[in-house]
Amino acid sequence: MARASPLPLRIAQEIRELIRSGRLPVGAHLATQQLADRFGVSRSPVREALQLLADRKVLQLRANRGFFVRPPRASAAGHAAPGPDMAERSGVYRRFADDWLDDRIADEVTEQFLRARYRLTKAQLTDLLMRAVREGWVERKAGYGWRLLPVAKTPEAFEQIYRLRMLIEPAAMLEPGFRIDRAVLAEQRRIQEEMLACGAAGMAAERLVLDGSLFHEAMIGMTGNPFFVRALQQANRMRRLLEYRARIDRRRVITQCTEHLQIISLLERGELAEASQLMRRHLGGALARKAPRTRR
Amino acid sequence: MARASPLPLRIAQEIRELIRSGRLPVGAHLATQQLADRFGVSRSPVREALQLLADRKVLQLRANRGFFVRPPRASAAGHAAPGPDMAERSGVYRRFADDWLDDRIADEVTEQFLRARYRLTKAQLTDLLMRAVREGWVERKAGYGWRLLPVAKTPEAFEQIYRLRMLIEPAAMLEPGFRIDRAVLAEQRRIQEEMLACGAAGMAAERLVLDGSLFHEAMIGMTGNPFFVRALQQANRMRRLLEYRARIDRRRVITQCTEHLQIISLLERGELAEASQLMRRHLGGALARKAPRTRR
DNA sequence: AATTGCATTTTTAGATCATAAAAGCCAGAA
DNA sequence: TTCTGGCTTTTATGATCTAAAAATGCAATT
Repeated sequence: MARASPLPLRIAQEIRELIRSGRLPVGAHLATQQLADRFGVSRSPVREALQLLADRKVLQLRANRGFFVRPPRASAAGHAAPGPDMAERSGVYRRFADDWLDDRIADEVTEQFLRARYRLTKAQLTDLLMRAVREGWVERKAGYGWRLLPVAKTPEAFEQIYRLRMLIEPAAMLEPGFRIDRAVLAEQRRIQEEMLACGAAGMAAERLVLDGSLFHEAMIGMTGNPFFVRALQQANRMRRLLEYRARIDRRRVITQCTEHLQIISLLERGELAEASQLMRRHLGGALARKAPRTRR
Repeated sequence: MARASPLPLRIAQEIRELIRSGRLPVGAHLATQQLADRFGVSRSPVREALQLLADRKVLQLRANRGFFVRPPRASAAGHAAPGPDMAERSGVYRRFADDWLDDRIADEVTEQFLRARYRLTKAQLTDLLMRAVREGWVERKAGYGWRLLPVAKTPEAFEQIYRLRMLIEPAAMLEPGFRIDRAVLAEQRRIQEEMLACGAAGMAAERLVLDGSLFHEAMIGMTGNPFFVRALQQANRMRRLLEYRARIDRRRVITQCTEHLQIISLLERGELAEASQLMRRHLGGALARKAPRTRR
């Protein structure tokens, strides 16, 4: 298999996910332009991604007609492509954040230091810093160098994030602009039920945490107030960095999914006040279980 | 006067502000290392800044003894250095944001386009994009190019920001971690009184809006919860972009300062619940006056 | 009429080198 | 001792070129 560039690889991974989740059934025709629009890119990288999947026998290529979904092979599971979780796990960003949280790097660093440590080109470094700046734990110094902020290094960080969430999330549901979106609710129900069905067993820890975040962001998204959403996303991204490092309590995941489903049900019935209350209790419960075992 | 690099210029500006506000009295000795520490840079740019101010006769240079604050000259006011407000006003970032808010640029742009339009080098462009990404209205596309998000382009943006503020700010004062910091209160009182004293007349609109933002951020800062602060800062930065474009109602500023001072008084007396309520009313009042004249 | 498959154009990444700027060091003055 | 003032080292920027990757246009195919 030829060394592929990152964008086609990412797209290939996403297409696989679409197939796995059944949103692209066996035999479906994958139109290049359609997929390109969906991912917000041009046809070139999509074509490469499709070619890649054809090489791996996930798709079938018919000359002049395009690519079609093949029936899944048992062996395909064994292939175990890196996947997005894996990518995130081993990514430079994760290592950088971990190094900082574990005090392996100083609180002021030069670009050269980072480039050398993580073997990065200038553009890659810019990407890394841009992301960390967006997430709020890195800022540029006045002269040379970057400052790493200790926001998430304190033992209280977890609690502080939850206090913000407990304020915003229940309130969001009571905002006048809150509009129930049944499509979103159905999608989230599907995800939560799937997670519950496999008992959180076969799933990567990253996936569990991420899906949880996405559930909450989807709920807040229905306020139609992008500033609420941003505030939450920001806190959540930071929380994920912390959460990945903690051991996931898989029994807790069951409770969590159940509560998520209850919230969905309440919203579907339009009982906003009840949903808001349950959301507050849900977050309070999570906080109570996590606060005791403070990390670091 | 020699063409100076930006960092020394910025530092010179800040030192001027320190002198103007009386925090550096006439005759004071400016130790390079001390100032360097204060601004988080090395002595090199500080030295240049001091040299610059000595050239402009703001400071006196005594050989081998360093720089000293001179008595202010009436003529100095006429000099009218650009100042930070002016810098912000005419800055590329402002132009970029304005162009986007006024629909002068498309919602997807390439780096080349931006470099050509604003005459930027690669590093300057990176800075510009980094800032806009941090503020939350620009994001990278999957392939080439950047996407500009319409968060602040809708007529509701103002109201949405205020709804978030009305949720967070009063709640922050009731958080268990909220600790009154008398030094901060005194500083804010000084600023607000100064603003009130000159009747908001001689001050740049930018300054008025910025000081208002800083007051609110200082209040929230006392929660000790950096995630509250970040959520607010983010919303405020976006708000400033919108606010600068609107005509400032200078009578409104008087009311605002008065209310700010009342909040400070309540906090100084430890009446948190009252302060929190007043804060909510204060924000509600501001929203009520602004919402009617929706822009765009 | 839509879509593929390929060719062409545009855009960005990476590498290198010269230069500017900031950081850091140290002797000597106060 | 502390601090300045000059000096050296380190770090980042800007310009340029080449290669890689993505976007786009178009004839051929279904």
